[in-house]
Formats: sequence, structure tokens, C-alpha cells
Amino acid sequence: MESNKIPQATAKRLPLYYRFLSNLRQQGKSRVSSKELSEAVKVDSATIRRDFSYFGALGKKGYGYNVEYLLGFFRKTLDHDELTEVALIGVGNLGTAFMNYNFTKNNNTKIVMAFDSDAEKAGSHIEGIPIYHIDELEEKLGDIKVAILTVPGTETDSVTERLVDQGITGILNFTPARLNVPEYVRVHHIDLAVELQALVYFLKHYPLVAEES
Amino acid sequence: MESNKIPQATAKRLPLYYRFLSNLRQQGKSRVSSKELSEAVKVDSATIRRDFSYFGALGKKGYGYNVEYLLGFFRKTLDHDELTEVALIGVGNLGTAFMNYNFTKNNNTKIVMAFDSDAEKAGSHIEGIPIYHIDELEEKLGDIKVAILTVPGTETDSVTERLVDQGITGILNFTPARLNVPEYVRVHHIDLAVELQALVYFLKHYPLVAEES
DNA sequence: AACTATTTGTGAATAAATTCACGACATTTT
DNA sequence: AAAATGTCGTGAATTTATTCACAAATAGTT
Repeated sequence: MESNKIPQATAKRLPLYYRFLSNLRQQGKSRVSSKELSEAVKVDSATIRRDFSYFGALGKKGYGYNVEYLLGFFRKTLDHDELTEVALIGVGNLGTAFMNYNFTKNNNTKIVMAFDSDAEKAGSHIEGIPIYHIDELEEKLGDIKVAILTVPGTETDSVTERLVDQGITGILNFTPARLNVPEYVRVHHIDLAVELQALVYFLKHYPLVAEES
Repeated sequence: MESNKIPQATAKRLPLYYRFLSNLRQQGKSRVSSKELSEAVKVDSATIRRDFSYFGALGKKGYGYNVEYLLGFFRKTLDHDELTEVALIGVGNLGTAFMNYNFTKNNNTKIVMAFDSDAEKAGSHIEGIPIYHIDELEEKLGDIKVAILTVPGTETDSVTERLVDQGITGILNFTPARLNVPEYVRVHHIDLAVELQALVYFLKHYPLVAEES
């Protein structure tokens, strides 16, 4: 894989760049400098240029970057032409929020089915996405490789095991638990309570500037 | 502020450690080694020891760490004795998920009020938390310093400005926008679409191990 | 055509975070 | 009481990420 040389920190910013570039195109802008983009995405302009440079010379000195060209380039790099199908596990408030969120706009990912342990929900649809009972997981999952996990804490471990058994290799985990998965499965954690606490900690211990009158 | 010397990466892990230590206590464990904790939180044991060491010598050689002592220490360090009040802006599915989430269990943060632009929702409660109309923001906010932003993209900028005007200094931002705030306001972004895309990108470009039969 | 203003791409410097590896000490076992 | 084992705390090495700063090139201007 040639893209092994791209730093992880850079890779994480790519989707962000992509979205803001899409916005710019929609606004009719055909050119952008690293400085302008920097102000929009709040990433240092040198970092942006460095990030882009891992993919070669995408810009032009004295001019900046051509929005259309950059978008085309990243569309390929981010595989935006092929849709990645995603399953959502746990149709509570958080899960429902995801289903309503229109991921496919500006995106290459789409939630195509959801599961819940509540028999009441099974059989219904949200935004056209079918909800199955969790017992049907093995039957319905097919060759989906990515799952969003928004179940309550108690069910986490057993569901995770079943997902892995069915061939899931990527999990976006919103539960507070740390998942036990084989090493070939990638898990990204988004821990809402931790994020909130960390923010509060930073506010108290890392004041940015003395607030002025 | 003496804790200026603690690396940010360490600070972000503290709430995580705290939660897992609480779990251990609940399980009746009175002692834990960095190796055991490492397996639970999925952080390298050397990193854990390094993190703890910024606060002094909290453990005992040949023994490990005393769970109770560690918890007591972090309770003070993380200001777990004082409750930080938080306002939530935008009572959609995502916002509702937060309100149902019991942040105060094992936590020092509490959502004490919510706002929404939907007049229907104003006046009601979720989990005992009052929901006000967004027009009442200035009137009701009081001296709350932290806000969770879960509004649709269109309202983001104007709401942010009003929050800052009212003295908010920390924002947990779930909208896709990058906020324009004075430099003394700390914003943490959680960008759901970006997280999902980044996961997909890593799966394709950074395979962890060839999946074995 | 000459001049000025921009802006990239990157080598080098710096900063931040992780990981190695081991001496020192405490605990446990025999 | 001695030996064996376990575990911390940390100096040093390494890795990863960011930022500086400037030559080179282009674009725009007069």
C-alpha cells in the first residue's frame, strides 16, 4: 500500500479538507490558498501545505490550489467513488441521530441497515433504512465491514463478538467500553463522557488567555 | 497553574483512567498494576506509568497501585468534588441522547438546561432537565461556562456568537462547522461524518494485519 | 517587459508523545 | 533470612507531528 507513508494525523484531516473544499466549490470559488483554507478549517496553513505535499505538488506557487482539481484528487484518494456500506447497532436516541444524519451527502459512507434488541422497533424504517432485530444480525449483515456501535453498555461485549465473527473489520464505538477485538479489527472510540470531562479539565487547568473585560 | 506541565495527551486520558478505576473498585479490586490497567483501557503500560508519574509517585514498586488511593487522588485532580454545569443547545436526536445519558454518574458534569428553536419543545422536560426556547438563552443561561452544541448547521454561527457573548468559555461542538470564537474560548470538535470517513480511510489504506483464515 | 506581490513546497528546527529498557525497591515464596 | 519475582519510575531513544522560514516559481500590475 503506497499510502503507508501518509502520517495518521494527516489522514484524519483529509475528510475535513474534503468537506470544506466542497463548500468552497458550492460557493463558486475556483481557487483557494492554504491561508484561506486554514482560516476555514482552523488548521495551521503550514500544516495544510505539508499535508497536501504528501500527495505530490497539488498547488501552484503564487496562485494557490485549484478547488476543482483538489476535489477531484481527493475524491480518488478518499475513495469517494465507491460507497462503503455501514451497519448501525443500537437504535436509541444516538443511533436514531445517525440514521437521520445524511451521511451520503458529501460522503462515501451510508448506513444501510440497523439492528436493535427491542422487538417493537424491528420491522420499521427510519429514513428508509430498515431496522432488524438483533437476533437477525448473522442473517442480514452480509458482507458489510463497518459498524457503528451505539448500544447500551451491557450488551457491548456480546454484540462485538458477533460482529467480529461476521467479518466486521472496523467499528466506530460510542459505548464507554473498550472493546476486545482481534488485532486486525480497527476500533475508533468516541467517548462522549470522556470528551466532556476532558473539555472541563482543560478549561480549569489550561486557561487560554486571561479573559479581558 | 502548576498542572501546566502535564501533556495534553495525558490530560485527555485522565477521565478514562478514572472511569476504569471506578469500575475496578466496584468489582472489589483494591490493587492494580499498570499492566492490568493497560489491558482494560487499551493504552500501553509504559504510557500509563508515564502519565501517572507526572503527578508524582503514586504507586509502589513490586505491588502496583492502590485503587482507592488512586481514585482519591484523581478525584481531587479532576475536580470531581465540584459539579460543572453544562447547557445543551439543540434538542434533536443527538441532543436528546445526551440528556438521557446519565453524565453525573461517575462524573462531575451535569446538563442543567437545554435550548431549542422549536416552540413545541419549549416548556417541557427530559430527564428532569428543563428545555427553554432559544430566545430565552440570554435570560436563562446564568453563569454557565460550558455548552454542548448539537444544533443543525444553519444556526451554528449565530448561536455560537450569542453563547460567547453570554460568557461561555468551553464548547463541545457536534456540528460540522468550525466555530469562529475569541481565542480565550476552547472548542472541542466531534465531527461524526469525519470520524466515520477517517475510519473507512484507515481500513482501506492502513490494513492492520492480513486477515487470516 | 520589468517589477512587485503571492504562495507553494520543503529542509531544518522544534515540539510533543510514545516506547524501550533497566535500576531500585517491595512483596512473596521457600 | 535468603532468593525469586513483580512492578514502578524514569533517563534516554525513538517516533510522530508541527512549525519556521525561505528559495523558487507564478500571477498580477504598471
